[in-house]
Amino acid sequence: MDAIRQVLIVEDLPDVADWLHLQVTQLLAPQAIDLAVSREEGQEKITGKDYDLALIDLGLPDGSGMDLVRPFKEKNRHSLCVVTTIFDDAEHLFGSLRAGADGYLLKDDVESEFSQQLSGILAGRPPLSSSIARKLLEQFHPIFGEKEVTLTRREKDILTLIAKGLSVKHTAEKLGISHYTAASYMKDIYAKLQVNSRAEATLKAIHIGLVNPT
Amino acid sequence: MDAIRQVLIVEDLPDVADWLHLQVTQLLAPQAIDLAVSREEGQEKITGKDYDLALIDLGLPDGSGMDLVRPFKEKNRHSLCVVTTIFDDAEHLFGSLRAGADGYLLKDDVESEFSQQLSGILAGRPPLSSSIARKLLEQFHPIFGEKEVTLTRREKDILTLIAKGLSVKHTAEKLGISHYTAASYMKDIYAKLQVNSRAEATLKAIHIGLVNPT
DNA sequence: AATCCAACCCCCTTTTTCGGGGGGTTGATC
DNA sequence: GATCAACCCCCCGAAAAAGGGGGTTGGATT
Repeated sequence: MDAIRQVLIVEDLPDVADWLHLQVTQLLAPQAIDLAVSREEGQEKITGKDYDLALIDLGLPDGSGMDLVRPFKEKNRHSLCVVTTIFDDAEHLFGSLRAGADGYLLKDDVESEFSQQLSGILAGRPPLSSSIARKLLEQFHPIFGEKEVTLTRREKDILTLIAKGLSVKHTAEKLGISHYTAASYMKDIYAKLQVNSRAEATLKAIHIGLVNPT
Repeated sequence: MDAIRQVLIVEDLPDVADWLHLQVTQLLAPQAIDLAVSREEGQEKITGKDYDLALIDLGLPDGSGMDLVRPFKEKNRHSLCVVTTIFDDAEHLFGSLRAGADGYLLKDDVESEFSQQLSGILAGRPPLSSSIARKLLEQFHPIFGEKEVTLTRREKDILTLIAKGLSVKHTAEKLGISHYTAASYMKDIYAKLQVNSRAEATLKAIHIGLVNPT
């Protein structure tokens, strides 16, 4: 990671802003720290100047800081955009990540934890609060109650292609089998996965890890 | 996090096993550490005894340690299963996570990094190497090249339900509109998303964040 | 030897979807 | 008061999917 020179903090509460300012100064020693106290001011600062790091609060008086993440990353692809918030729920987290956030820190972490994560930036470590990292991992974990579905090699082949959007006919052609056969496999797959639409089958395929939604 | 009492290390290379043993002893001070040098021995140990923590190598002589993750977690739901490997690729990572891994450490990290992550377990922090955490985040990041697709509120409503597996008719009923209308929206959605199957539309819906593949 | 399973193939009917058309109403912005 | 986006409704025909049915073969297990 390059040195952090220009930092933007978007935070409406003065006390918290001060505290963040202090943390950043102590841990990252940047050349300058700008402060924005609203979504709109944040947008202006982002447009007007390039930053190496942004700390963005989500609960702003005139909207969500989430809306700033994408513009920031679009303008400064290789800078870091870290969400600093008290929202510990999946919606805010994954919304921010989908917008392009490079880190997610909870402001009600103990200070040592927060500091450690923030300073880890210099070593190229994405800043993530413990509970956030756990949520991230959980996203991939299997549901253990579920009886494991075992598809045969061929069934997986078919489902993989179907989930990617191919028709049964094209799938059959690609695998060099009759479309009757492919359709037959689809029946088995539907039965095994307990679904009755391509959409559901696709969800399952992703869940099993046959295709990635990228 | 409770104290770590019983630890299992699955690692075929004696040198590495020794090193891991040392790390665990120093950082977590457990009551006992068991060692398995193969997939099969790992399976036996898992079956025979309960552990609070498992460190599992992936590249074992008689198979992949990945196959041990799920059995371990199934037996000991609240213990931690950490993959320790040199494989820094998405396939091994996400495969392990889908199996239920609670952490993923690269053995070729610098020792201080490895130690820090390992000891973080006591504080309830999931052990993740930097590059692994980045991969995790990247999984959710948008593709910035892509022109942002803007679906209308109604289009999102329809797509959300369709992606969950509902038919057009059911979707229409649920939203209290004619099935003609719903079908009409679907056409617009297909055009906007540049897809031509439910499967693809579902992938996009996940990508956009309308539904989660859980 | 019997049985199981995966993998493969074929046929049929009904329903749904896909991709074209054609309309129309609101409500905000200009 | 025109224009636009969002919303809503209708119809058609070709294609595909859903969900039944019926099989053969070869390898592994028992």
